Amino acid sequence: MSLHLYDTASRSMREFVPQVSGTASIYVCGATVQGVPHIGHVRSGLNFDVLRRWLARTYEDVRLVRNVTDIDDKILAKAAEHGRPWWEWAYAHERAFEDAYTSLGCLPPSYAPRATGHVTQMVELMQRLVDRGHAYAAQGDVYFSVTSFPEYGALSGQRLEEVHQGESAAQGKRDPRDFTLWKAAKPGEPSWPTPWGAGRPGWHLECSAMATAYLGGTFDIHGGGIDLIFPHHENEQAQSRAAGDGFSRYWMHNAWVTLSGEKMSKSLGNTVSIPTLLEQVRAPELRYYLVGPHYRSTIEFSQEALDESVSAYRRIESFVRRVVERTGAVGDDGGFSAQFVASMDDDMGTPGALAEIHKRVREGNTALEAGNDLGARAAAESVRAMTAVLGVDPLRWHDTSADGSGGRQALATLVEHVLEERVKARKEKDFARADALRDHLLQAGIAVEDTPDGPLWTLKDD
RNA sequence: GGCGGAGUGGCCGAGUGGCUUAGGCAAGGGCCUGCAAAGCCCUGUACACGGGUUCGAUUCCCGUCUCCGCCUCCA
Repeated sequence: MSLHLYDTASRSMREFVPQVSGTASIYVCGATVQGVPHIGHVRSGLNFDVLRRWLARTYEDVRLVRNVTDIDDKILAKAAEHGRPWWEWAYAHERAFEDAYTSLGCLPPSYAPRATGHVTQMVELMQRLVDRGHAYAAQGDVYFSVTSFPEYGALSGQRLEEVHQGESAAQGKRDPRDFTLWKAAKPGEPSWPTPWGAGRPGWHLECSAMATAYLGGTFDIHGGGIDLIFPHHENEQAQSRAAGDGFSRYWMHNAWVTLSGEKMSKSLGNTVSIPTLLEQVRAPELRYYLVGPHYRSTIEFSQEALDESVSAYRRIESFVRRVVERTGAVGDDGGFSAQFVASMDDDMGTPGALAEIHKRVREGNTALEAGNDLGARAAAESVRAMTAVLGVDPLRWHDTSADGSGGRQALATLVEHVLEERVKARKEKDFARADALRDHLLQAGIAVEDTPDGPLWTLKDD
């Protein structure tokens, strides 16, 4: 079976066939940089990072564009509230999002365009829409005429009669269901010149402009959170298609991270921030937690479930480390098992993929137990390859965190010295001393395990 | 009101018309171990409720209950 993805627009599983063979293009709705990221935001980034990694296995060239919406009502309001320039506010939060993505191991996107840098493309798009009779200007605002586009509502399954844009009633609208492409400048607000007067972008326009600027009029996959289906993505699709572009061929939407049954949101104030969590668990552990459930299933955030992910991830990690300890460096180019591939091809079935990884870990542990080093190495290489697809390859994370700093080296030297003492004590059956040494290390946050190959130490929470 | 999603074993979380007790975590037993940890083997409890279709349904259909999301800024 080849890769099949659930397409929101058709509400069905569709085989993924890229527009251009050998290439896959993805546009992900990134952040409106008005506040700090929480784990819900990051889940979206993570899900599409995994998709991208999986696509990269098949397609030579995978392009992922993740936008930054750095101008909108909320940004202006929040910045004003804090007495800061809007651009400083936006940029500070853009960096916070970048840091969150990076710290959780998201590969950098091919490009991360900012809305404010693409006004030219927006004006051009609006001009096309006006020329074709799908948009009109009124008192400096520019609106999209929903009734001019028969397909409107197709993506989200909304009926035109039932639609409310939720935008404040604007006097210039010919129809209350029309949505705003461009907002006339208000005193004290940033603005850019256009043929219809100075102003700033409405919410939806920037994504259409940027997606087509970098991925072309028609591209493969458009992703984002499930809440964006309406109105955001509906409107993006409407304005792009009405302008004559094919726009996205597949639509993918990830589900929420909820807290106490409610979605996490800034307005509810029930968010869990990334830096806070990373004080408690390591990055790959958090990533494992967020990437493990299927992307279309809601994650009800809980401490217990997070702790379980930590244990599960460490099981994989300690297996790989044991193999390295016993047999030397392990590559990451082992094969994927057929079941792993089948799971991933089935709409990114990460749960099935993880089950397969654990199966290989168990086989590898068994081989280790039996002294079958070759078998253990093969399993470890395969585990590395498969975990890498999910972005949780233990050695990759280990390497980056260990980064060969002098402090790390010094620590290793000291710990190994103590371990030698302990080995000596154990040989002499002086178990009291051996245990005391182990306890001492544990107090310093260093766990020691005895294996047939000698003691193995781990720095906890590094 | 319109549109959509979900209710699975102690917990998290997949999945399927029977043949498949996913996987993880936790629990119990065993092996290993000076001890501990890790690992390996074995074990248990399940598909919200009520109907229907079927030789057979957790999986399909209908209804009920409960929960959640979008339609307002939102990943």
